[in-house]
Amino acid sequence: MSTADAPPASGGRKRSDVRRNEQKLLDAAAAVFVRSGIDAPVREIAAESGLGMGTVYRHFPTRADLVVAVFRHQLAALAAFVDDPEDAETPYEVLRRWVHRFVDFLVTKHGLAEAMHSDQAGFEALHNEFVERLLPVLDRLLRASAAAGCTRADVRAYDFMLAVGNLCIGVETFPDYRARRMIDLLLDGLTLTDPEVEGA
Amino acid sequence: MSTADAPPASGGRKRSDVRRNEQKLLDAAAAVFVRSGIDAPVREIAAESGLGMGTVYRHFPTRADLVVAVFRHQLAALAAFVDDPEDAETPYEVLRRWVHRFVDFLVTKHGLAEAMHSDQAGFEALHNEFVERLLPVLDRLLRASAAAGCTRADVRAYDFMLAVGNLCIGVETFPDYRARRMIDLLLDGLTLTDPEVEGA
Amino acid sequence: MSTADAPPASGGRKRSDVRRNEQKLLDAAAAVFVRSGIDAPVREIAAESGLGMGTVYRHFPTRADLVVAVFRHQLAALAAFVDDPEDAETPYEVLRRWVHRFVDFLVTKHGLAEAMHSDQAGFEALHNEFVERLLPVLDRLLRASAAAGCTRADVRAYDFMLAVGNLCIGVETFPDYRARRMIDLLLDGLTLTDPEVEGA
Amino acid sequence: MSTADAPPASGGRKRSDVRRNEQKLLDAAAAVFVRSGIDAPVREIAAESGLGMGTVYRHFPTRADLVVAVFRHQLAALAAFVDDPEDAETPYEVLRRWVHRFVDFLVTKHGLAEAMHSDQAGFEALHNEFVERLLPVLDRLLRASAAAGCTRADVRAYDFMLAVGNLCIGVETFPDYRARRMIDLLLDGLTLTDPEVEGA
DNA sequence: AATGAATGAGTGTTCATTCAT
DNA sequence: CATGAATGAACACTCATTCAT
Repeated sequence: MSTADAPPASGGRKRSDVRRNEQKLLDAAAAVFVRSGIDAPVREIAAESGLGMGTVYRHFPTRADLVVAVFRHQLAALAAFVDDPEDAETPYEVLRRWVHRFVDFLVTKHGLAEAMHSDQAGFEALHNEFVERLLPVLDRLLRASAAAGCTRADVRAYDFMLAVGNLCIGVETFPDYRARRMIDLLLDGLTLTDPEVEGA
Repeated sequence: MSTADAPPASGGRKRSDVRRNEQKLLDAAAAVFVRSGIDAPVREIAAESGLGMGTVYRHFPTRADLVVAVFRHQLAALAAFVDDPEDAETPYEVLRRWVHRFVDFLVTKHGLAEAMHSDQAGFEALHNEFVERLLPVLDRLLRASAAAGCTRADVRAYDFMLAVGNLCIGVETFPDYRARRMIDLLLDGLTLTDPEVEGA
Repeated sequence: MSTADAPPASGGRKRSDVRRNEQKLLDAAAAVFVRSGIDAPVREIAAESGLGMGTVYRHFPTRADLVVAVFRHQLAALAAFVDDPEDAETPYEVLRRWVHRFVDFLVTKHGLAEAMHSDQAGFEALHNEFVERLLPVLDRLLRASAAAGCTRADVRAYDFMLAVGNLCIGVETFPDYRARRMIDLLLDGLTLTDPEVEGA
Repeated sequence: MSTADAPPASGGRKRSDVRRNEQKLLDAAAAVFVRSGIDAPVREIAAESGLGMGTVYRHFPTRADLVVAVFRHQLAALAAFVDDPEDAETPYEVLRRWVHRFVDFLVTKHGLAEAMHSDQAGFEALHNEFVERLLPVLDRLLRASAAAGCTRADVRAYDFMLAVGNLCIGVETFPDYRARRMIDLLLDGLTLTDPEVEGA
């Protein structure tokens, strides 16, 4: 058809434009999320991106879609991090390092931890993203540590992931709250290999 | 008439109505907070209470005032609970029991934990209420346990309180999340008397 | 308070109490009108008076009633002022003095001039009060001045009264506006005995 | 600006709609201001215009913005009017004509005079508009008349402008009030070249 | 495909007025 | 009579979402 002779193919061209716009939106959203939180008005994101509001909706029909997209590659990086473990560490130490890395991530992204636990309808997507990306990694780390006898085996990665995320909530709101210490406490609790604590 | 010397006169009667209404509001707010969260429209609370909106504002000019009031009793009860300790327990067990009681409280009141960590301006009041009421108790429990050699002494009650609160977030949103287990993990971490953790 | 020391006759007693309350309300309203303007919330007046809102409504069902009452005696004083004219003045000078006295009154009472011209429904009462009290006096002064050949005779007291009132509007709002000068201009215009100006 | 070089694009068409809507809003606001005064609910203006409330806010974030916009054209016309003086008139006659034109304007626009003197916060804008647009013209006219010996020179245009505006207040509210006569009186006062009035 | 103007439901807040005590 | 708590209409303002251009 006539679409064939158009030299640089409007299709290819457009696709690249579309991608560029998507990237603009992601960058803008990331900036706005940091500045105004995860609930910032759509308008603000559109303005930051230099694009129209309609474009935002075209690319990310739901706010959660945008949030997920914004953090997808950072989550991927986090998931990949462990793939490059350091020299001689116990599996527990690897786990600790990874968890603190996770905390770094959450604490840096203003409001992400809150968002991850938001009960706002439509944020399952974000939650799922965390589960899909991070859970396998954390599960592997926990199993390895348990297999090495460093930690107990009766802690589910899912609980642990949410717990770590939870403990990061309020870091900015309450400057006196030392989340990192509580994370360590949780990690310490993991090392009690004899869970007689559960009582019943 | 008797209005001069007899206080329980018409003034007193009116006061009782006012109190009843205040209670209605507290009950309604509690219900609405559970149903729609801490940020529920004032209108909804008024409707639930069967009273007018103006009445809500008269009694609780600020939303935070209402939130604080809603939970004040329960916080007081929680603070008092330890005053009636059981027979022969280690201080650590007393601590554990109290913490789980705290968790009971938070988990029951849908969204309270979230509210406690809200960064919404004006919710310092709620946070302060927790700090004022609960912190002294928790601090005492922690010290007693540490003094008895059951637990480490380098954990601040403030951090611990917020941590426990945080760990309760999402219990309803994510049914698979077992907050109680994570609380236990945190409590376990407390028993590691030799903190090989990094100092800072 | 007063219920304790005055035993006799509930009838006489009550009337005096009622009057005292009315006076309290008038004083309070006067203070509040100065502080917050003629449109101040009824509540504020009740609070200032130390009485209940219902009492305000009982005594002055309409806000205008209250406004009128507040200024009634001042209006009376203003009307009476000319009754005590000074020594040897031309009728025009008497008129001038009285007008400036009127201006003093209006300027002092924050917002009174505005209220006098308010198109708010229910403020005819205030307007009427001005008309009833002041118009006869001003009319007499104008006629005397005209009769003495000082000023023209074709100016109606009603127009003149409203004009003077109007010219006082904005004195506080716009500090640069020198109402007094404009009043003088108006008075000067009065002295042009040959009204060829009207043209047609 | 940019409309000059690339007007016919898609943006141009939209812009025309936007302009039409803005005009609708201006017309509606003008009508509503007449009907319900300058403080009419935004909703009423929106309804009158047939547009949504959001649109009102988009175009005129502040009520004062709207008020100013509503009268900007007419103020401009009024300012320009004198630029086309008639044949052989004394400067004083020119001044008179202009002032009556001003009065025409104020009297026609129900409530404008009131608005001009509103002490409502945020209405400096309207006042400023009057000052910026009209004051230079009136000042010129006054100076010319004074220079020609027709009128005194010690009257500030600012005072005079506010005075004229003030005198127009209440024209509709009090049908018996003949503002025009008082304006003439003021203008007459201007011709008294020997101000025996007290200096201050 | 992109734009951003338009929409209007939703929410907070105030205050005149009523009425049970 | 006095009280002041209760009421709810009224209004300002925001922002998610749609859709004509």
